[in-house]
Amino acid sequence: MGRPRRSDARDNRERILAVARLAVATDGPDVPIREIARRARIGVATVYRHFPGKDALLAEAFAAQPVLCSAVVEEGLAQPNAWLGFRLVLEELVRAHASGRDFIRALVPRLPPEAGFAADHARTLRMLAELVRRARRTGELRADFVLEDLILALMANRGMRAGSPDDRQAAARRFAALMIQSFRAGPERAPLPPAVRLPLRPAGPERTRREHPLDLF
Amino acid sequence: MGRPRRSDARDNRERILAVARLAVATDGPDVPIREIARRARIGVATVYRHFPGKDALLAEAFAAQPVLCSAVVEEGLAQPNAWLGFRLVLEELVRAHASGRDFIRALVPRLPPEAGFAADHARTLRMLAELVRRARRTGELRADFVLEDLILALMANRGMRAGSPDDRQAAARRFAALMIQSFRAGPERAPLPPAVRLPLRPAGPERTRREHPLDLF
DNA sequence: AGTTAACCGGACCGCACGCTCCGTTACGGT
DNA sequence: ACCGTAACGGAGCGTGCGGTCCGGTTAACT
Repeated sequence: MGRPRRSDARDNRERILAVARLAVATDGPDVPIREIARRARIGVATVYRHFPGKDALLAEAFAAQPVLCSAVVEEGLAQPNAWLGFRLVLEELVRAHASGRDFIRALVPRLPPEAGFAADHARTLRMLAELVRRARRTGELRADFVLEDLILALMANRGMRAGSPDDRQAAARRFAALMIQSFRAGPERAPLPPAVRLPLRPAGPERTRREHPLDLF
Repeated sequence: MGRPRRSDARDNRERILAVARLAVATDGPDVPIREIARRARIGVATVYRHFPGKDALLAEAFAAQPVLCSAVVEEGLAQPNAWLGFRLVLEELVRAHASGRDFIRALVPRLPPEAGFAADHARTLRMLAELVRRARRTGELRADFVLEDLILALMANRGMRAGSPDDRQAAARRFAALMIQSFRAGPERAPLPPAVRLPLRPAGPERTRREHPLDLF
């Protein structure tokens, strides 16, 4: 599945990837291939000519994500101040996951074990564990913190939904700050990022309620 | 769609509801009706004889949920200590959502607006706002807390996944404690509930990785 | 401009799902 | 024990999905 030689084919390939990213971000990973094709103004067959299947398409569309995550963790580990590194990693991972994270949840389990994907995952996990160990040793990260708590935070972050991508970013930022508050050992209370605005009072009566149940129950 | 008069029919109806609750809790709201029928050892038609459709079935299977949530908030509001009430409400809502919350996310948006469902939701929301106001006034809830942050926590809680329901409950409990830590204004650091165990190191090589991506990326 | 093969798009297939039809079964009152 | 009928179960329908096939189209090279 090498890159196409004709210019229109290359254009199409790029457009498919871009549209796929956007579509998944807005409609979730269950968005039909037909819909992606329609938005890219091409036929379905063209999608399948460029990518073996939906899995492969999404995998390539979001290939930057794992690399980004690994890089974030590495960067945090390189920080001389371990607690600062920990905070940075949490903030950046949450930020990265806030857009285009769902896809891989639905994707990774049925991806071929090769491609060194799993290996990278395990390596990043080990780095994270080391970072946690260091941050805990500084005494700024609470002593009863475990690596699983970080995973917990990332899992929780996935639950976040919001209307616009901007709102989602804002929610993720505030959420990260809140989690850092609870992870911190000391009594410091840091100011929080701006509160998120959610449509608690629907603009149009009943309308918002139906499309955004607010997760109350 | 009144209750059936024959004993076997009543038994079946109960079994369908029980199986549906369990199936949704383990396999998510997308579990096929056929699968529910199979696990209940009955035919598909029997399900549709008792319930008009999938939406109605799930709505009735989880009808206790909204009532429970409302009750929890009322109870919290009745607490003389507003901060304690706030904590209780958060803990209990998270606990309630930990099992059988997804269903309504996928369900509520396409439920008939009648049945006073929306009204109950709005009322509970108002009570929550009042509780937040009181808790903030005591000074134990941080001053920059807003109602949206509570919704945020509930949304985040939905992201939680775990193998067994027990693990999920444990995760929810620890998560709630963490969120309370970040919401608290004072410098107190409370001990946390037990850490959750996640399969960071898979027992069978590669096995866990495929079924539980750990949300790292 | 002409040739060619790479490329395109829409009709099409198989499958899984929600839901229904209809012949069969068995509960419950007499 | 008998019978009427509520209840049952599985075959089958329509739909929407992922993925494929084939006849028309067009970019790129001479």
